[in-house]
Amino acid sequence: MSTGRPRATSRDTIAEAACELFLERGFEGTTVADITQRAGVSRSSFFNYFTSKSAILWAGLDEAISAAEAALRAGERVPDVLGRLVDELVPDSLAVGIVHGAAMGISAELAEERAVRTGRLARAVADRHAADGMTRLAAEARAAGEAGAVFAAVWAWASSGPPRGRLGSLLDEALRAVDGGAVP
Amino acid sequence: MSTGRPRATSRDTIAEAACELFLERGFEGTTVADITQRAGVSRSSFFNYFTSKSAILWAGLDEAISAAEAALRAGERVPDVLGRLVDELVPDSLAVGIVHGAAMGISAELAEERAVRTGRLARAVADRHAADGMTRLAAEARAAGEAGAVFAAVWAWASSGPPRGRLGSLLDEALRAVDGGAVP
DNA sequence: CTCGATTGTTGTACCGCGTCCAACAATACG
DNA sequence: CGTATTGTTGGACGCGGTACAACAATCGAG
Repeated sequence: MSTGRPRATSRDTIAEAACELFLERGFEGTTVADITQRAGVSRSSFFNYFTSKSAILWAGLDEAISAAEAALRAGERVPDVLGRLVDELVPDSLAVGIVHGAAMGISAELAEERAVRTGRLARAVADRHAADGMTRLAAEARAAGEAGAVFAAVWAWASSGPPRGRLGSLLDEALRAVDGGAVP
Repeated sequence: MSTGRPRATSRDTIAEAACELFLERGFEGTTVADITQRAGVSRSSFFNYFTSKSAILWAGLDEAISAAEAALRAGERVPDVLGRLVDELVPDSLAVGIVHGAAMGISAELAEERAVRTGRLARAVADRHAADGMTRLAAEARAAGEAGAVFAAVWAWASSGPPRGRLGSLLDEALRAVDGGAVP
């Protein structure tokens, strides 16, 4: 199982150095070279641990989304998948980014990345709805609301200082808001 | 009003050359240098006409979204703004991209850009809802659904070959789907 | 201990997007 | 005529990301 040269660093080491720098100089103001220099590794090595600079913040959530995509493709029901998504979520570095977003000067950058993830999740949900017989139009519209509810809940959760409530109940509230527009 | 050197090219000239190349080699397979070469201008000039390569496709929609943002900030009601957004929309190059998305090999690229725009619109809508007294959580969730409905309608409209129906009625249908999930 | 096989690390070269800037060209106006 | 204004161009640069070949450190087999 363990042959070959042992790793000289770790994702956490790099992520830690990166988050420090993000708080000091902002996200855009920090280059990959800066990160690797502080972490004490070469720039090449960085890409052995993260596929991109933004992946430092989003790796955890991206994994959870991938799992949700797979579950949806496998035919699981939408509410169940979304519930599990937020339950299994470990926001790690991302929570730091959300909370200090303004300080890190990445509110805009963060909003954009959030939108991309919302879109990814929405697409998977929409495919599920469509497979269940919904119109493509209706499926995409509803999916956008449901995916948006997930991220609204995650953001609200991260933004509220500890002790934080259950993420699951925030999600329920958000999902009710999507439906309940006509019935306030 | 008109002093100084006259323009030697136009946005349309560049956009036309670009769309040709997108169809030939795909979006990612086309570099800015390729575009300017075919259009007969320098690479520097490109950025006097478009802020980025993707702006070629999205300029029209981005303008419409900016107008919607302003209207929302000015206090206009959400349904009115969304209705006007799709009414005033001239999809121009974007429609080409949507229709030939697969051929251009930009389905993924297109989905991502779409998500970013959906997020931008959703944010503006959410701010409006929040200003109207909604919880931040509820405002973001509902806004995501409404913004998603807009884009679902635009995509459905572009994807359906001519003669296309009214975009406005597609939007209404999509918005009903957001609400009506519980009442099919 | 030595020899591969395997895995991690590093430097370097490269590409494309986007920014910046200084030089130059073409028009209108006084 | 100059002169101000606006457009065009080329070049240099920084950054993110990819590709790859060279090198280092470990393990197991003989």
